[in-house]
Amino acid sequence: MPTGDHEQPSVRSGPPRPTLKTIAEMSGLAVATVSRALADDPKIAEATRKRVAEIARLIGYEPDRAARRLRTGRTMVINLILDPHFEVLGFGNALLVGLTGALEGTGYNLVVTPHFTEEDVLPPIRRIVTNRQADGLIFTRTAPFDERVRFLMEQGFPFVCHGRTEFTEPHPWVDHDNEAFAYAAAGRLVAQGCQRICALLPPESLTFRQHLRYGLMRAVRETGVEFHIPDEVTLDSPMDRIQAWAQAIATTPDSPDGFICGGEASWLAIRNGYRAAGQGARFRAVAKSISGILSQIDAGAEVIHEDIEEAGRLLGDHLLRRIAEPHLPPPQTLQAPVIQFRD
Amino acid sequence: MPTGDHEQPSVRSGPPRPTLKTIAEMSGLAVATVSRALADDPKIAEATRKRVAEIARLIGYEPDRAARRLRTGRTMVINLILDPHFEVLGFGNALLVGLTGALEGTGYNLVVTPHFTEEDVLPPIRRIVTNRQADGLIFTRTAPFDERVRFLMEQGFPFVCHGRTEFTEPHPWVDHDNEAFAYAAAGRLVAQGCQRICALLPPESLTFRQHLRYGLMRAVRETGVEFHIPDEVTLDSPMDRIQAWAQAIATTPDSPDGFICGGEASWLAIRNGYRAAGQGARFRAVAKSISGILSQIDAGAEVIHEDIEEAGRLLGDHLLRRIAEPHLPPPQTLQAPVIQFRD
DNA sequence: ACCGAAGATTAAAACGATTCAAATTCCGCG
DNA sequence: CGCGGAATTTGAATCGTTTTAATCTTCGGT
Repeated sequence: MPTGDHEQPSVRSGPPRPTLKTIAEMSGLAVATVSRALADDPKIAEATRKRVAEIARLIGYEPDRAARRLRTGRTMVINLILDPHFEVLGFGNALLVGLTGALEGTGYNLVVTPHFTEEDVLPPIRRIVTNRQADGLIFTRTAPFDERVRFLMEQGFPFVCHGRTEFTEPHPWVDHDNEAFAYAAAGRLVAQGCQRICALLPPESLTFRQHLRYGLMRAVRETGVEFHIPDEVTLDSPMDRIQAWAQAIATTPDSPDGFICGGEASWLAIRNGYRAAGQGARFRAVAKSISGILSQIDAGAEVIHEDIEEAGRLLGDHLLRRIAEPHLPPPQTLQAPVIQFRD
Repeated sequence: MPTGDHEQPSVRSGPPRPTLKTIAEMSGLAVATVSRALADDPKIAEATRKRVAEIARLIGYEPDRAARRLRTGRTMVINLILDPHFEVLGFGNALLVGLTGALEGTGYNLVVTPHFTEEDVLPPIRRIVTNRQADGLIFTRTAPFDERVRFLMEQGFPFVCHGRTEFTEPHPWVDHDNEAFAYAAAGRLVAQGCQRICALLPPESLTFRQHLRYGLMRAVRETGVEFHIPDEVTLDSPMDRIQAWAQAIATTPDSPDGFICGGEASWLAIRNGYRAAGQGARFRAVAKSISGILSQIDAGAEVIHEDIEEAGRLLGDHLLRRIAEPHLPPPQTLQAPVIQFRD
């Protein structure tokens, strides 16, 4: 009991955080005035605004988010819902980078809610909306009649999704032009002499399966090439299942001689399957590239790039615009594939 | 102007969110009583507590986070700072999965703050601490005398970092036993007949560079094998630079015949460099595996696995414990490498 | 019947910001 | 000299919760 330093209820103490009251006392103004001055309210004299701003800067004042939120109902939070399981390699990261860029300097915070699609997709969103946990929502893996979109439109809650729906009512989205991707991929394979093209697509539950299919079908119509769409496996299947399937199919009489891979993992799995079947040399494919790793794995890999970082930026921009001006028509952007064939 | 439904200032309306007041009115109790009842305060009669809980459940009451936070100062937020640029493939995702698991059902929310290490690492942390944006902090890429650690210890702010420091004062951390990793990797290479081992390490600024080096040196002492640690490239170098370096080194007289790769990307880059130099057959390496992709790329790849998902879980657990019981000695965990050599 | 002590409930004051309505100051002009 | 109104500033209420310090009941004991 020498130096009685037992007076620390919470460890962290230090000087108390400056509040409006602090500034009010320092400047001799009322709290209300300070508040308006910082908001650059023209009803406050120019000189006062300057003085207040100066003091605020000096003592490093930052408004308390909780207080502001309680009063105004605005959270200054954008919520991104991500599925760390299903998202392809690097997808989440790239999206984060883009989004961060878009939100930079806007005062908006990014909250990432991981959610595993195996579980119901609606509850976490319902929680965020009814509990006012965020001012806007971003999610991926959109379905043709996505219940999240329906719910959020009903609630009038700002959101942007990655991927389109088939609802008639327009809503904000950012999507990759998967129709163009599949068309270009198929065209490339045909040009290389492929006779029978196999496309590995996402499950029925995702809208972009149809887009890919349309693109493929357009190429099929124009070139008359044979095609196949397996229903044993999808882009969401675990890699070992895809590989096993590919291995099995590789030696059948009508085995495909060209693949359209909707993702990098599936390219790898199919390649491995063909190799395991001793048909490695016959493996030919065009894949959608996200992280760019395929070209590292196999310098000869043919890929079409989807710019996810840009998608993140667009999602952020669209959402901010949506929050600021809800009455405007919903912003929608279709991203063109970046074709990177070696010629 | 038939049905005058022009009374919707904000688009979103619906029934007002239930608050303590709602329950108070329904039950005829005072707000204070309801608050205590929900907190299971023994000063409130058992019967009352039951009744209040029932009503709350019925109307789906959820306490307002902002209000609670304003009053108590607790944010119920854990902040994870991630660098989406430098983090190796799948690292961020795996960490998220683990962390989410640890936080599940605790009432804590996870906020991910992306931060690019090119910029100063301290400001975002300072903001979070002084602005009380979170109750606890998790970050990665720890330095020997990490300024973030120093700052957070000074402030008495709860945190756990991924990686250790060289400070004498103990603090919470979770780390992979990189010494053991490097030792095992070197041993494996020597057993396979390698004469000159090259280890690609992280930059000086990261603590685990030393750990890896120690492991390597221990193996060197025990076996007498030659070794080399390049200083032109590190694990953080862009892949093409690593590849160019590897290509150059591949044909020198004393070129290494075995590599220890601290990450998956570097394995790939060095492999490509050797291939480009026409020395593909001479490439032999043991790599640290995170996502497990290397075994997919090359079935023969030798890897030692680091379980990042588990690391995320541990980080979460440790942080929660740290927040709840700051007086206990700081929780620290060293994760053992998972050796997966084919025998 | 009254005292006092539990036992149960509640009024009221925070937390820090915004905002409506009201008050104050300042001018120019009749 | 005083009045009207514009220009500024401010008091007070509010958001939903927690918590301190009462207040109100009840009841056993004498």
